[in-house]
Amino acid sequence: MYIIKVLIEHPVHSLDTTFDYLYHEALQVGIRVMIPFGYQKIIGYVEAIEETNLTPEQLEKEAGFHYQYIQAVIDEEPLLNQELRELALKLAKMTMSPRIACLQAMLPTQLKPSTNHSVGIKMKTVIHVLNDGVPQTKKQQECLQYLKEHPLSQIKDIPYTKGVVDRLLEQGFVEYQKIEQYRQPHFMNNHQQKTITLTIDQQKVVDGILSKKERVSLIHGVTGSGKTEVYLALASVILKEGRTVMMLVPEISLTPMMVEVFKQRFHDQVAILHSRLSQGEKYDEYRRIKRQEVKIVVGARSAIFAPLENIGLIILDEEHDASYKQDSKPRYLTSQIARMRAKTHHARVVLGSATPSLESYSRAQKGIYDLYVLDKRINQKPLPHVQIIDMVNEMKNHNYSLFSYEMKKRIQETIDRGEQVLLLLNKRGYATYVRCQDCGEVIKCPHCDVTLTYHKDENMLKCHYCEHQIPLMKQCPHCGGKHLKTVGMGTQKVEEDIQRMFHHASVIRYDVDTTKNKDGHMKLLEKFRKKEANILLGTQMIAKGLDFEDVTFVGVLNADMSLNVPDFRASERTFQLLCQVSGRSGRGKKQGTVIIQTYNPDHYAIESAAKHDYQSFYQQEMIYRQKAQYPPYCHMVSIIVQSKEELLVHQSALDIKKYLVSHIHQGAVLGPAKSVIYKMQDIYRERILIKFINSQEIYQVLEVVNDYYNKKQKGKVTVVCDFNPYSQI
DNA sequence: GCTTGCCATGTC
DNA sequence: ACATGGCAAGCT
Repeated sequence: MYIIKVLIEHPVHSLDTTFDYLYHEALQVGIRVMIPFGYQKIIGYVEAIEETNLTPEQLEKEAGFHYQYIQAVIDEEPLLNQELRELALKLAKMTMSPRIACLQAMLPTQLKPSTNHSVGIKMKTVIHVLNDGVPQTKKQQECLQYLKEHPLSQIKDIPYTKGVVDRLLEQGFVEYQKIEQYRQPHFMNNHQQKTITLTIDQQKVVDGILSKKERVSLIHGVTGSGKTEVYLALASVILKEGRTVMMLVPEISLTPMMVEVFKQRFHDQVAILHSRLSQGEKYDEYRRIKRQEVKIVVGARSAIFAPLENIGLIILDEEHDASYKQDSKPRYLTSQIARMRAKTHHARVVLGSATPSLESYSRAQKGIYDLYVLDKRINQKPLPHVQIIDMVNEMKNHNYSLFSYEMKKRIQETIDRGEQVLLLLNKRGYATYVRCQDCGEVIKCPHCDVTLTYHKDENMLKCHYCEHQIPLMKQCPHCGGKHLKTVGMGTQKVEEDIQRMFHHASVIRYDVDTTKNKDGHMKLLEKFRKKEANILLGTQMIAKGLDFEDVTFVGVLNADMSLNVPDFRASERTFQLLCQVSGRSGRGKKQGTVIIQTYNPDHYAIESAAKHDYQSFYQQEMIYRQKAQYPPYCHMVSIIVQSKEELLVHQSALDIKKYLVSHIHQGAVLGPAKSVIYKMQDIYRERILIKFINSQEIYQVLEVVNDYYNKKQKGKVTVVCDFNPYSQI
């Protein structure tokens, strides 16, 4: 007899222990099993096994609980090899997440130990009618009649209450029966050379990286300097050595080029993993990797866990991008995982960016990483000329519109030349909301601490943080006044304004709303590429990866929006965004220009971006980071205290702060402060921030807090620890 | 008798 | 996480 130690599929701290089941033969660690768990039948993950000579009765006496048996074995082979299993455990410790959450994060949906999607076996409890007698009450008779007409109904589907059914059970008219439900997944698949010659600069980078082993290299290359060719060249060499390559990108749907390029170069040796694949496709790609049928994996964040063997190279393109941080459990930073995997595989890591994160660049400065620079565009074109427009001046000249005079002029000129325009509306805080002219009340979401956004096409008010939506009311819900006014400027409104303001303008709006349906991105971009429109108006989404020959003018309508955010990375984000979007101008044969509108024309993030001067930005930002003690001068962890009960959140946050202050002897403990969005989906949140140097002490202390709130005193208050936080939610 | 809603409990 | 069982309050 074997005792199988199983992790339960539910990713909560209170269940982050193994549960013991019995099985007649030994099972392999790392396979999934079906198990009874209380009133549920769920999937578990085998973490360990022990052989025993004792009988079940003896075991139960010793343990003090009743053992259940494993009902079915799902996998023949372990899902994850030893490297990834060990990595999962480390990840759980690092991010303070339940182990099962880490395993789930590593696997494609189909293979996740969770009943929702995997094998598709579901148990349901149904009611079975036993005999034909007549119950005492009328309700009971009706209920029995219903059950006869609807055999094997589930309890929740019966239009009679528990009380009635219970009486019938007591009297022996019916009994419970458990049956299984099955479901089937679906599959799909489809697939389809070019030699590259490198410039001298590119070749130098390739040679440099290959001359050293097991190093982390940072390539600082301006937009259009040809980082992709360097990646391809490196990948070919590594493949020739008989090793494999991992190519990570921020978001595949926004950077389809990288996928195409790798497919063209390496054909069916490439597996693609990204969020827009169907579950079946993802599963298929995963199996190809696992069977070692591919040598290269191209994918977003979670592809870092791909079961590649013998990895020789891990590349993170656009390494500064915030999407490399996962903002749900386990809250990991991809570059950190990349370094860990590279270490076990003795592989190289290559980070590439036009605007490296301060963390990476400072490491390169210190010599922890090797730095390589590509400062010329391959088409020999200079970077576009960037002009800053001071919007305060515009106001002094009585121009209160969103467009400065210069911006208007340039847009019209560009259209008239038959070329195309890209307009960036930094949307954050720029949505259209509704205010009562009589009492000043702003219409807010009843579940979240944010204003509702007005969507004109549907005449609805929608919350962007939960599902809540209501039709626009006629009267103010606060004072009953009838003078409600929409305020602010969303992409929808700007789109209308543009159509009116410019001659021969045709606009494509590119934001979350217009691209959410399947292939929305592609369709709109294709339209723009075919020049069916001459202005592409969008949010941050347009800053990435777009490559249109005829775009010669890029306008940033409000550069400040991302600057005025209470986040220490605000300047860095703004700089990156402006550099990125500027790089979209003049990618073809014609010279491009850029206009940035701002209320802070002297801010170094904006000035440096306009001059394409990373060094200058880096120097000034590092001074700020040092003064204010932010990364890379320290580490940070954000502790989010949350509950449906407002008072409890505050009291617990104070308690935690007190505990932290008395147990931590370094850095600083800040807060608690209300979260930027204090209430979200009826849950209140407060944040405590710790800045620290030595992580060992921090982990020890936080584990106590985590255990107390998430394991022992379960329920009312939960605590989330977010190391290297990238968002202020 | 029956319904409805809320909360505490245990899961090998 | 989730189903369950118990309990109180209100309705018929």
